[in-house]
Amino acid sequence: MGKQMTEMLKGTLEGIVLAFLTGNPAYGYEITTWLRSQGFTEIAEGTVYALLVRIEKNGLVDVEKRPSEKGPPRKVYSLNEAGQKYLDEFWTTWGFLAERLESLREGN
Amino acid sequence: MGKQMTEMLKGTLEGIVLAFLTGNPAYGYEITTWLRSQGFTEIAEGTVYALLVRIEKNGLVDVEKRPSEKGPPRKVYSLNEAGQKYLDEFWTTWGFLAERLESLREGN
DNA sequence: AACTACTACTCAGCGCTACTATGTACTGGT
DNA sequence: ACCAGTACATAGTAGCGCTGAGTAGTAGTT
Repeated sequence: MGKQMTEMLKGTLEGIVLAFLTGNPAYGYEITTWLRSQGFTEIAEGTVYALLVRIEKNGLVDVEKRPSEKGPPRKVYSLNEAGQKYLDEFWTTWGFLAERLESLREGN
Repeated sequence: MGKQMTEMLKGTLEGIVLAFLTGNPAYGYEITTWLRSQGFTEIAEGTVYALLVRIEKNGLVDVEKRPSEKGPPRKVYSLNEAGQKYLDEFWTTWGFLAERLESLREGN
């Protein structure tokens, strides 16, 4: 992964995953696959699982274990109320930053 | 500073400063003041100086020492060719990420 | 039965960046 | 003398994504 992208994902990857989870419960492997399909081809599996552990620990998601047809049981994550609130704050922060950067890109 | 903003600035603050430096040589204190005026009110002085040390070490800027009317001498940073190229890559990376996030915000 | 591939999750250790907290030093006003 | 403003520096900390490796279950092939 490019170094710039790695650094830029800090803080944003979490928001991306939470946004994906909105009204769309999913499990780790599924999320990784989806990220890759979105162009984040080099995101490491370990990164996603670590992120999921973190947001669970922070109480942003609810978890349910479900058997899988092929492979070990899945841990299905769904956004809860705290997660939704946190995601709202994420969009506010992102909005501010994106606005500043766009105005910079167009030469103030 | 909000935790989300702190994390999101990783990778982007560098780009913000380099963009500011485009055709506009500046010194640390000046950059800090400008950042605050742009709404980044809580960015620590130490953060900016550390960043400047880093981009100098990475050869992205040229430095010139100039006496100040009020206070210690200033270190004036200007973007060099390597810095311009690095900034171009930054905008590419940012563009990709911003596009993904905007499409997520509008519900895919 | 042994193999390969895909599915699915876990974890220790590392590198990088921003923050905290503090210190140094020069100028000018009271 | 004292304080505010200007200007730069740095050691230590926290947090996040990456690396690299491992564990396990299912299914198809040989």
